[in-house]
Amino acid sequence: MTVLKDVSGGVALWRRIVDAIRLDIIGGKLAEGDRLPTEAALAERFSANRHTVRRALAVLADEGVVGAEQGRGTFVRSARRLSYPIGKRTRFSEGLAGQARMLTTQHLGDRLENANATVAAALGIRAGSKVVRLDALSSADGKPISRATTWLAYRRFPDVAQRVIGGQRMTAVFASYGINDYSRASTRISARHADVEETQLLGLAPGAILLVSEAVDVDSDGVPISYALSRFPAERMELVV
Amino acid sequence: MTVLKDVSGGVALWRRIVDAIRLDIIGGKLAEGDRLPTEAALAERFSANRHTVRRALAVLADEGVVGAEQGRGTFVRSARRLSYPIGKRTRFSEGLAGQARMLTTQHLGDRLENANATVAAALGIRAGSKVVRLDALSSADGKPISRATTWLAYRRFPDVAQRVIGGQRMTAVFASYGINDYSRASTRISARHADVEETQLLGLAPGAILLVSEAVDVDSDGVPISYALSRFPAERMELVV
DNA sequence: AATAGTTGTCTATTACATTAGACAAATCGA
DNA sequence: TCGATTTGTCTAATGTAATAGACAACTATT
Repeated sequence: MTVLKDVSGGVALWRRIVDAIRLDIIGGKLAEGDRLPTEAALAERFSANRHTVRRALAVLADEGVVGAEQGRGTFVRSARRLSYPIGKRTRFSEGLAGQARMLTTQHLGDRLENANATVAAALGIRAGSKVVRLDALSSADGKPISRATTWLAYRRFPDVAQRVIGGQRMTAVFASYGINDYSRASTRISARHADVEETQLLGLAPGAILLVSEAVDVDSDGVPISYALSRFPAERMELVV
Repeated sequence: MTVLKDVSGGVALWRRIVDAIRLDIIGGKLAEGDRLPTEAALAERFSANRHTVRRALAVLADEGVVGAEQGRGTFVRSARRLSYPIGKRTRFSEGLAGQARMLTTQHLGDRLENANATVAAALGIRAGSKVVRLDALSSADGKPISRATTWLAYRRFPDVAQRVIGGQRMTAVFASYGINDYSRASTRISARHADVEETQLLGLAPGAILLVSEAVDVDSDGVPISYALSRFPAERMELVV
């Protein structure tokens, strides 16, 4: 069991306690139904005041991760984190099938943009070329699990936005352009704090950590067809290569 | 350009400004040598006071990311983040070759443990079996870039600790056990805040974000040979699949 | 029924984060 | 050289984080 404290670094102690306890739960040190150490014991472990621990527990209770029962103790309610597989043939919905009952993807908007240097390099086109940008939010069992922005070359996929709004999966949309197979060329993974927009859309506590993946898909000739920037809440998701 | 603010979520505003500006720099919106917006402009962008922005800039200056010059402005000093490739044939030192002048790995310690459920499952052995645990810290050009813990079955690699202390790379150590080829079976990636020990070892500001990778390597027969838990500072590293 | 152990609530105090304003010091161009 | 722009420093006020202690409410065991 790790001990925190020392200096804050701009992250409040109650917040670090939240992260530490959630890590114990997700990491399997505490199983569903287990009783947590008493507030007094946790306060000692984290060299914090009992009130500070209570604030952390209140956050976890709010998230549904733990539940307190007066006189008895505080118990682990739900311990699961989804795994998102990444590989040559990554398909969003297939990968999560079986891990959640209901998977939904909500179209947030689309627009025509001029490719910036990053997007242009990923898609192998000139900077400034027209690209279609799609914004989407995916949820599993009602809880948001990813906020994705996808760019595609306008020249090749001029009306991709309409087809996506039609409710089709990307696999089907690509097929409608005659692309019956595609694969993952590269995935870059980083991590950072969520900003306010992401916090709201993903239903996170401000200051939550995101796993950020930048993925390029290519058709069977190796030509890039899409560049996707996906943001996953680190507390609900992990990526498996 | 993203705007932050709203509620804190336990992460101080100056800290979120640090993360946001660093992201702009690493993400290429600001190149090395570029002048940042003035403190007044940044204060407006983040809906913060100039003093709060100054605190954030002081942290970035301390990290060597930016430098302020009275009367002139604040400039980007160093913008690079290392990329760590992950794939079937992941080799630590090869992957980073060319990105840093000097790569060192420091052995922090080793001990005999009884495998817990996680380690046992990864190595395909019984929980409670004896395993050798190795702790190491890797640095590029003097800056720590990963803190790794590796477990190997004691039965198969009884004196692996001595051989590692001898200064050999894992590739050579495995070869000394007759394993001339091995590959990566799976990699799980998550993210969280650093705890105090990690903060100190990796030379990070408290509250820094870590990319956590759990990797299982297998020999040519597909038998697991090692389970490695590596922690990378998200501000200095990204993972590329 | 009594008691020990646990969570729930209240008040008070101290340290840190943030805002606010004013002015000094350095740089650059007109 | 002047004036506008920018970073550096100081003082002060306010709100949130964290500590501290006391006691109520509830649970389980003896």
